[in-house]
Order: sequence, then C-alpha cells, then structure tokens
Amino acid sequence: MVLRIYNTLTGKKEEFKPVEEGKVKMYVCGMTVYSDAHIGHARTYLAFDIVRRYLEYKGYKVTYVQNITDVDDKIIKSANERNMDPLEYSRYYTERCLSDMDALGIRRADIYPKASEHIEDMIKMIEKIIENGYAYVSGGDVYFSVEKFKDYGKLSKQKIEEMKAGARVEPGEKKRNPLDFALWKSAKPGEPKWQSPWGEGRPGWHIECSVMSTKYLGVPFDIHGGGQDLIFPHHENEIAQTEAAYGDGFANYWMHVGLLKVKGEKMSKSLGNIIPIRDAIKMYDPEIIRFFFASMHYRSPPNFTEEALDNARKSLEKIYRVYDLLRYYKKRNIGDEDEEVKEFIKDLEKGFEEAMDDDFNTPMAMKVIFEFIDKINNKLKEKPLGPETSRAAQEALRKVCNVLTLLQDVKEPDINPDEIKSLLEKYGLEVEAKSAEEGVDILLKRREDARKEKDWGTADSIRDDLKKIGIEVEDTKSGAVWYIKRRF
RNA sequence: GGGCGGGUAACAAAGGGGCUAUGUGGUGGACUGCAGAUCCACUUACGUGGGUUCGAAUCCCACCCCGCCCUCCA
Repeated sequence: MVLRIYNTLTGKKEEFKPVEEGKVKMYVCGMTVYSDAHIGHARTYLAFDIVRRYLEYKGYKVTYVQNITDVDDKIIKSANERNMDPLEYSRYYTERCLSDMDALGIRRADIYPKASEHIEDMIKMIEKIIENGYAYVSGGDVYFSVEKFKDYGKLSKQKIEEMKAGARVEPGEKKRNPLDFALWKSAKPGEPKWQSPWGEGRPGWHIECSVMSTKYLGVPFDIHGGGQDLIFPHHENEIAQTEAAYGDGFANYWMHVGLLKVKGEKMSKSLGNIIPIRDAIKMYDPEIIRFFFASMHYRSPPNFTEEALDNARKSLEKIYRVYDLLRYYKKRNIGDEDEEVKEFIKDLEKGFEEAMDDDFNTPMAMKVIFEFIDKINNKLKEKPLGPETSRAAQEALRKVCNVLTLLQDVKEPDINPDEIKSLLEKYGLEVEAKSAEEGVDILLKRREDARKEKDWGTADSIRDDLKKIGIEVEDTKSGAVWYIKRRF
C-alpha cells in the first residue's frame, strides 16, 4: 500500500517516494531552549513521533534529526537577566526539555544538533549564498535579499508585493528591503559571538536549520516538519536560503502540525495559559496525554481541556481492559482457539494501514482499533479464547497501538503478594499460593463456591476486597475472570 | 487588508456525490443473585442561501461566523 502525505508546499496529498529506497530522512524544527518545554511542543513532537513510528512500521529505516536552538535573542535575554552565561543557560534547558519529552513517553530523535556547534558550517553556507548573489553584507550584518529569490513565498502561498505592505524595518537594521532577513548579525555587547569574515557576530535564526538539516540528511531529504506557526517566515526563509545555496530541491515533503489550544484559546505568554509538560503530567498520566493527541489528526488544532483529557482516559481504559483480559486468557488455557479472530486481526491490520497511509489519519486508526475491541468483546461474551488466539490478538493490538505511542513498554501489572496473602488468610484459605496470581485464582474459586451456596455476602466481600487492591473481577458465562486495572 | 484552514449530532472528532465513522455522555434493553464491565438499540449530524446532479454533508457560487499566519513562537 502507498503512503500519501499532505505536502504544505503543494497543498495536496502526495504519494510518498523517499529519496533513497527503504530510507526516510526527516528533520523537525526543535525547541529554542530558554524555558521549560510545554504541551504545545509535546503536541508537535508526539505527532512526528507517530510519523516516525509508522514509517518504521512500514519497514523504512528512518533518520530523524531535530535541532536545538541554543543561540537566540530570548536565550540571551533570559540568561543575562539571571547573570548566567547564555550557552550554559541553554545547556541547562536543553537537558530539562529533553527529559520532559522523555517523561511524556516521546521517543528521542536520532540526532540533536545544536546551533552553537555549527557556526563554522553556517558561515560557509552564508558565504556560498553571498557568492551566488542572494545576500549582501551591510555594516557587519549579512542579509538575504528576498527580491533576488523568485520563488519566495511558495510555501506560505504569499506574494512578495503583498507582503511588503505589512513589513517594517526596525530601527538600527541595515536592510535594503524590509522583507530581507538576517543571515548574520554583528555582535552587540554582552552577547555570545563568533569570528566571521564579516567581523564578530552570531548567526540569524533561520540559517541553522538550513545548515544542520542538509549536513545530516543531505540535499534533498524527505520530510521537513514543524508547527504550523513555522510556515512563515521560518520555513519560507529556510527554503530561500537553502535553494540559494544549493539550487532547487531542499525537502520533498513539508508537514505542519496544527497548533494546540488551551480551553479554546491560543496558548501564549500574553494569555498566561502556557502549560509546561512538567505540570501537565502531574495532572494527567503521560499515556492519557498521548492518547489525546493521537486521537486527533495531526493537522487539526487540538483543544486541551479537562473534559477532553477525561474522555481520553476512559477510552484508554477500554483498550487496556481488553488487552489485560487477553493476557488473562493467554496464560490460562481455558478456551478454544478461534479462526474468526484471525480474520479480526487481519481486518485490524488492514484498516490500520489504510488509515495511516492516508496522511497519518490517526482518528481513523483509532476507529479501527475500537472496532477490533468490539469484536473481541463480542467473542469474549460468548466464550473464553485459547492461549494462542489470545496471544495473537493481544500482540496485534499492541503492535498497532505502539505506532500511536500507546501500550508502549506495557509491564505486566504487579500485585502485592502480601495483600493477597492476607486476603487468603481472611477467607480461611490455608493453601500456599505459589504466586500472587495463583492466590487470586484461589480466592476466586472460593468466591465461586460461595456463589453456588448463594452466600452473596462472602462472594461480594471477596470481590470488593480484590477491587480495593486494584483487581477487577468480571463474571462471564464460563466463570469469573480478572485483571489488574491500570491506574491513570 | 493579504494568505491558509475550518464550521459535522449533547460533547469531542474522522469522512467527503448514493454505503453504521468512532470515542465519551444520555435513554432504553440484554446479561448478572447484585454491582461494575460488556453487548444491542436509540440519542432531530453535517453554518446559511442558491446552483450542478437521478441523488449533495460531500462538487460549484455567494454570504455569515471561527481559528491561525502576515512580529518571536512547536
């Protein structure tokens, strides 16, 4: 099956053809590290984590590069306010931001190049752009001459003439044209600076991505992504610079993620509604947050609300229940193998791939997953499933959920053996249980006996006691089954 | 003002000329000793007005709203 990706450059879904067969090279604009990572960052990087996982699912060898902007006005300002060295300051936040992403369960990119470590490469590229006639030196600064680049505006679908109206020249800038942007800025006191052919200074923002993407991925590479807010001017400028240096063809597919809203509003400093990842994961389990993002199409702007996250939790519990019940049947050999479930699994995989092949349609993929769960539940309503069938169904469910960053590293949930032991004692069961699991089975057997004798008091008490320690008991046609309820 | 993307049931959210989206909630039913869970059914879907068509939520035109970008942003 063919993967189709919506390309911002053409405004269409296009068949994906990698530059190099079997390999995908992707670059996503990373964070400016001057404060903690927030859930807006999480939304974007989770979306690309899913993109990367699905490409791997399809068998591609993916190289994923995400830059770290550690030379920047905001960093310098924040660092100076705290009397810190800007580079030291950004190193601190780099670590913090990356570990926040780890905590959220977003996989790390393969390479995290830092702007500060690629100044030489940037100088070389700027020289090349000047050589090719697209940039000029002006009093220690270097500017890109937008008018020289005829394709300027092709990504954001804007015309140069119309952009001019709104553009302004800041006082102190030495631009020839208001739309021109800085490739190199001369040093001001108190700023980090590097030696260049144009004097001491530091690079402009856009040049780092042109340099680091092409350095690690070559020209052209496959996917270039970021938040929708980066389309203009950042990505537009990247295209201008890179094509000015290397000619046509930079990145083949441009993907942009819809920006997160909080309670219906744009998340911004001025509104004071920025939610750092650190705070978010105190309120919600990381997997709930991941489910929330995965259940939305990547190009849509999700609305982060309590209700939406609550909803995500309930839906996720539904998935886990089936997953854990299948685990129960897998280990017990009390049911029959079932041919029809094999069909369900095929439908799941087929439906999932069709959904994801259509521009990573994760909500559609969710639908397919819930249909599978429905079918399994219907099956389980009729009869227990055999170990092999259960294993296959569980594995299939895990595999597709993994692509959506769900059910990753699912640990077999633990039960406290001491708690089980004291329950066994409570109900006068002298048997030595080999394991906590066996202990629960013995307790349920005791409950079955009580039910046969219509001793509802004991039966319900056992069920309640088990629930207190997180074990859900479900009565089915063929007896009681149990699973450990995941806590989110 | 220019550009881009939207308006889908109680809420969230896909789809996109004829075919149940799905999830959550609500109502009713099934199952159960009971509860939960689960299953089934229902819960006045497609912003407004025109047009094209045998047929429009889907295509076209106009209009009304909403969001984002045009300054730093993931």
